[in-house]
Amino acid sequence: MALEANYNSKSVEDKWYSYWMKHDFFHSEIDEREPYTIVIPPPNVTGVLHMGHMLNNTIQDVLIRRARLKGLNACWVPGMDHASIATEAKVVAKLKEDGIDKSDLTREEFLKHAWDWTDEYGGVILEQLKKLGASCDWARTKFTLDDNMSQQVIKSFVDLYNKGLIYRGYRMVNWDPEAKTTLSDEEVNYVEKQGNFYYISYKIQGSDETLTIATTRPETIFGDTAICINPNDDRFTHLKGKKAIVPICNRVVPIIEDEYVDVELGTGCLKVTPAHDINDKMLGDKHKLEVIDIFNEDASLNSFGMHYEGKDRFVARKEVTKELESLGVLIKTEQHLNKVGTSERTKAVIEPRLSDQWFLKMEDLVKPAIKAVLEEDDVVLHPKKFESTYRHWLSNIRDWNISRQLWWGQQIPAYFYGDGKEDFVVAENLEMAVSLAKEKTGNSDLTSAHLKQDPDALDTWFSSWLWPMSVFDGLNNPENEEFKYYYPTNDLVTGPDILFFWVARMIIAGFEYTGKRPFKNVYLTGLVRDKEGRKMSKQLGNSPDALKLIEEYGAGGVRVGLLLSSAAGNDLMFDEALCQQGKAFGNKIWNAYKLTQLWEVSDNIEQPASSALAIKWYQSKMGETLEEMEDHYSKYRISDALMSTYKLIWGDFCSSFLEMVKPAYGSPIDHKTYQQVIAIFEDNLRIVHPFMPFLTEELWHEISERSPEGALIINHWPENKDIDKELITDFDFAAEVISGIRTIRKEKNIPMKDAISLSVINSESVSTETDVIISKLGNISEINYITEALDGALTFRVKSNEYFVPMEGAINIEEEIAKLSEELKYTEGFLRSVQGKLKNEKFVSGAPEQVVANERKKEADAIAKIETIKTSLASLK
RNA sequence: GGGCGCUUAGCUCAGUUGGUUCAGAGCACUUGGUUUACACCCAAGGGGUCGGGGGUUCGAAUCCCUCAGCGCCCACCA
Repeated sequence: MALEANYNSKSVEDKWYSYWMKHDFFHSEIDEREPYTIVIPPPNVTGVLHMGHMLNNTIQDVLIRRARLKGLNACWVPGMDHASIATEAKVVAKLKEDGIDKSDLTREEFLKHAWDWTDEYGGVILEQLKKLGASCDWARTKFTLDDNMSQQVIKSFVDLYNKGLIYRGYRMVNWDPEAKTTLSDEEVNYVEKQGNFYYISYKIQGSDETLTIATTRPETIFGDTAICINPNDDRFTHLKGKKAIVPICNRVVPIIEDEYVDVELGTGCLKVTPAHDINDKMLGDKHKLEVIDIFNEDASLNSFGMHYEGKDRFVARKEVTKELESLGVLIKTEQHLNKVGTSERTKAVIEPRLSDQWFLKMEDLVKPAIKAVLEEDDVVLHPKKFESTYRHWLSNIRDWNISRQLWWGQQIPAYFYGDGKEDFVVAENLEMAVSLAKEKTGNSDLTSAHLKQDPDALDTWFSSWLWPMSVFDGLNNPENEEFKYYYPTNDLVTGPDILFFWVARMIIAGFEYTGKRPFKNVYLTGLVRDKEGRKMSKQLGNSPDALKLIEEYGAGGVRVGLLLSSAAGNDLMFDEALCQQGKAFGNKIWNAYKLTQLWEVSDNIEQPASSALAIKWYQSKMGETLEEMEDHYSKYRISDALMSTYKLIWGDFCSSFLEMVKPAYGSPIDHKTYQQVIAIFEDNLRIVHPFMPFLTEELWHEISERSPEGALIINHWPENKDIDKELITDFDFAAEVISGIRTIRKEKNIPMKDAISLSVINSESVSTETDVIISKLGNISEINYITEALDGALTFRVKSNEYFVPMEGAINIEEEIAKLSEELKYTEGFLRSVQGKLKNEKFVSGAPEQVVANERKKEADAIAKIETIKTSLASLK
């Protein structure tokens, strides 16, 4: 059947994806082969495919497909993350639309809604990944909130608690008043905001004196429990031991001294609000100050806010300012740029808040993770530069707040039997909790009815940090065969933005639970930006619709487009033109195949010498490229591996090789050459397959009818080739000669179809083997070897070889002389610089022999070339 | 404030230990092409004092110092 004029991705992609699925080619089972495992960075269940996912998953698919071709037992485990904050926020919003308030629901009711939402809207992203061609082992799909997965999370919590690593603490945490939950430090972004410095004067008790403090948050004066001055600050020495009166609420607070206060900043006088500022909390602890929390959960003021009770903090700020002004205690306001912590998810301004939370001690846990990456290269980050960031974070790590005031997630397995701080037990389930509680209290009458489970859920990352283990049930059952076979995994591909959230923590968990790394290599991709370098975001609307791109350019086009300029760790400036380039590449391959199918194949002709030689050359060339690719892949330079392939196929195969073996118009091709070309084409498909899986599978089956066992996806990587370096050098030389001929043809308007003759003074003693190629690609009727310059001919030089194209009459003597003079001048200049170097005693004695020998060769070449040019000039004149 | 990194052709980037193949690639650009696979094409070509300055060296894109610009991470000031 005749092939379509151009490659049409639409009619091909779905077909082959179903075919691969139908034959279970993505599925991996334990066998005698070496495993190659990747666990997907589980996208949020709320997620929709965006450019970052496409890049990330394309890279994973390239790695997994290549591993499959290399004969490894490739297993790519897909899944999703329950993303507690993001999902809960979505569900709350959805309920609100339906007129339901979360606070009116019980936990069970809410969770029912959340699961309904998940079933209905969640997981689209996995379907979208299929469009991209992702060859995940779908039978292994996991969700971090699956029973089995949750069980493992709970188990690890109990385990870490029993090891004394998890504790409960009353700490200052980052409070998101919108989501009404705690955030980890990593989930807080500091954003520059224009604010004010308010200068407020406080009366000194028992005197007419006042002192002025500067604050950015006047509404927090209700929580003031001290004024702090620097003991070394002479301006305030007289206030030592006195008390100040807080305006509006007229609270009398002590004036304390601490060197923490910066004399330069503000007025050198600080109001201390231990409940609402981390540093103030530190001062409060040190000086045993009272702690007054003035906010409700939603950051509106509580009763301590007096007549501002119930008002939002920002509203209160304005109104308090007004009142202070009317009281005459607001001295002035100044503009002040400061960085405000905001929630990564809800964008709400974070409120530092004291509360009971669960923490994981990190200090000892991180030790093996530091060693593995920084000392032993047991886990390798690509690119290496991220190791310093990694070191910095791990060596300054703080305890991890793992509790969240949410319902969507694993509920903390702590069961309270009383109101005391220590009146709880930690157990895997209620039943075990009861027996533990009985033991702890000595009260044998205690029943489950007396126990109340902590309402909070665990941080999402507290489940995903187990991911490489939990997907293989490694915590429930560490001795299971699959876990032993697939773990540790090989490569992890993810963005540097979650290096701490996730990557580092997986390494920590891996060592804690298995004593082994969770993966060998971490490939950190860059951010996908638009071509102006801006981050892609919904607000800017600069993020292209991933599925539309696939529709327009084909999955292969998009994959190639994304990979073309994405060095590991570097941001990628995405431009649709790259997809166009990717699509064009696919089309090029398609048409190359089409060409071979237009040939008439004959058994009755011998293989021409040119074809035999061309085949030998291309094999060498491919062998060279295979080595190059191997090197690139080993360094995770996927973009470079693709570029090597691209140049080999487009340049060497299409532009050179096919032209060399192409039969003359109207003539058939010999059977042997045809067979060899097809075999070579198959090798090409093998190396392109990881990048363009659909197109290559399509052509693979176009070449011949194949059984499912013969499908390309499970075929094999090309074998190593014998590389004839000399032949490659000879062809490079020949290419320059051909280029010279083409230039002359172009300059003199000699059509390609008119054969011309060529004479050469072979000073370089170049092999004549490639003459057949030169003749064919230059349409040369004959090549004559001569020793004397030819009169009345156009000339060009390659190294010190001189070539003549006889062209009586068509030669413009003046032009030729000018051209030659120019070349002479340049070569003489070049010779002077080389000789300058060689005359330098220090160079000759100091530089390595090889370098000096090379300069001498350059000198000799230049002298020879100057000779030939001079001879030519003389003959022209 | 602390740390890391970047600056090479119009754009996106390679350039491993200083010296053959070092000034490169892809794209874009210019010019010329309906040769019967592909105009999503072919051929030829132009283009950079390697951010500025200084230093080490026989020799520097590469090593050192300095200045300028940009990016990221961490901490954070009331």
